[in-house]
Amino acid sequence: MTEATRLTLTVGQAAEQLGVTVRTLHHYDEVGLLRPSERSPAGYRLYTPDDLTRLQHVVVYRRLGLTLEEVALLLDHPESAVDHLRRQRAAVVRRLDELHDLVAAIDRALEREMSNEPATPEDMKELFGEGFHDSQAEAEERWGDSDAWKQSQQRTKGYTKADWAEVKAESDALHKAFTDAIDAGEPPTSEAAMDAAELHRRHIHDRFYDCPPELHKALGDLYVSDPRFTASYDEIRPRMAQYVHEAIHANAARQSAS
Amino acid sequence: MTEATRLTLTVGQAAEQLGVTVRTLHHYDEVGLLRPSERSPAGYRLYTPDDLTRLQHVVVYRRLGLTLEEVALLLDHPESAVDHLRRQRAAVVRRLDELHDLVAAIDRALEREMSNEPATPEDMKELFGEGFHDSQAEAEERWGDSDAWKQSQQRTKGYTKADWAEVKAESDALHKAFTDAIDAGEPPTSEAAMDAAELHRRHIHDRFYDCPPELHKALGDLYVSDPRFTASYDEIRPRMAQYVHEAIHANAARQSAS
DNA sequence: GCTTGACCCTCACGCGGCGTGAGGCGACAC
DNA sequence: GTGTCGCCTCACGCCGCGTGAGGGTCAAGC
Repeated sequence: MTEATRLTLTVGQAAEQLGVTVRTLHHYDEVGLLRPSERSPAGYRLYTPDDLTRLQHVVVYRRLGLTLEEVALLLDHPESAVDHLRRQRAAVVRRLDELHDLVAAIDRALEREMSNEPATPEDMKELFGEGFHDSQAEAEERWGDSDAWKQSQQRTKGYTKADWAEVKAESDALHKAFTDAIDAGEPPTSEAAMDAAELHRRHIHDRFYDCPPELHKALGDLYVSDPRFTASYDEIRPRMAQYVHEAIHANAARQSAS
Repeated sequence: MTEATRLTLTVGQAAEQLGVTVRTLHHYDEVGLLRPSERSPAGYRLYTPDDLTRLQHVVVYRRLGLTLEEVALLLDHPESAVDHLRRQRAAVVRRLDELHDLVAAIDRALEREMSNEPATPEDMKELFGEGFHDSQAEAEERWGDSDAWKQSQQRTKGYTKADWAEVKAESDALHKAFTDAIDAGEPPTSEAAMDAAELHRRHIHDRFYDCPPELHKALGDLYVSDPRFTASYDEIRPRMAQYVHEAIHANAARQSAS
């Protein structure tokens, strides 16, 4: 036996050294990611120091979240390593953001559960934010048999172009009321924000359907739960949907308190 | 069409509403997590509003990272929701921490790659601190910039086959010195064992790098701390690594005492 | 030399959470 | 009647291994 031969390790030893299981090494051998360069006469896998070095790289890249295929690519084309790492970094950061949101969502879910309010679909959507298409159908599902929906359909049916222009003017005005409050650094619970919310409620009430504070709150919920509404508000100012949502709730609380 | 009919959705509709695939709904049906309460005469799945509500919950909990089994538990025992959510929160936060470390690790890897130093095992270990007992790398880390390492590299580079044959012969001889001592029942502190250790030291010293007793002791430590060396010695005689280790220390003590 | 026990080997199935066809009905528009 | 959908039920595939089953190998101790 030469010096080099004496330095080879069996699967179990190699596995222990790098903190993986024997099965994992078998698997890497199977898929060709890391085949030991030697075998004993009895067929035992023998890992040379070079094999171990490669294994080390494999383990590291795996920890970085790469798939085995990606690891193989990297090890066989080391020149593309930077690219890969960059992409991987971006992916991990995205995942981080997702998890942040997740924690926030779980916190909200916890609050709700603890206050014993059974989770309603709206609440769920609040958690959820994304992936809710077709809020129209949802609205119809929720309010399809309500007066509000029918009223709105009834009324707007008869609107003229001039009417719609007025509606748009009002809408713009109340958006401005909100953005002014936002730009002034006012919190959504401020007078200014609540006043804007009240304008909003009356706008709905006058133009579309009877909108008591309770219904208004449900509408506000929709602004954060339905991406279409969220997007349209957030196009005006970042996070404006959330702001409007909170202002509406604050306003509703103020109304009921008075 | 009756009211009820109008309110039920087919798989495709239900899937679209909640942003999942038809296959997913089939799967939930298969595993019993969410079976539609109705079927059309033709066998079509029909999802009622209640089904949709349940589905909504499922989707939300899935986004929170729960397994389907956990989701089922939660939906069927809502009282344990808080517990589940707490545990889930903890898990997510742990994962968050891991990802933070990961990003840091990737950044370091990137720096290294960009400065064109190919990632070495030592760097890898720096990234991952834990579970890395590769003593080869350790040796290099410890002695990588030392004269010993460079010397060894320098000298062995120029060795011919004949030289290596000599090295092997010497190596075999000193192994024999050790095994003779072992087989004779001599303790590692015996003269015979210490002489073998001294032979070993001179072998290293003459063939690889200047090896004073202090360095020799460090090498001896490696023989018990590094499974690869341990294994290679223990292949010759059981517990020989430990034996050699102790003999080396005894010899070093003898040298300094004299 | 024989057993014991710790390794090693090769199959080969299992898991979670679906994706992705294949092959065949049902519903509705033209 | 004839498309073109969408629906149905199998049923296999994927990743990264875990987890046996059934059997060889190897050094230690009797």
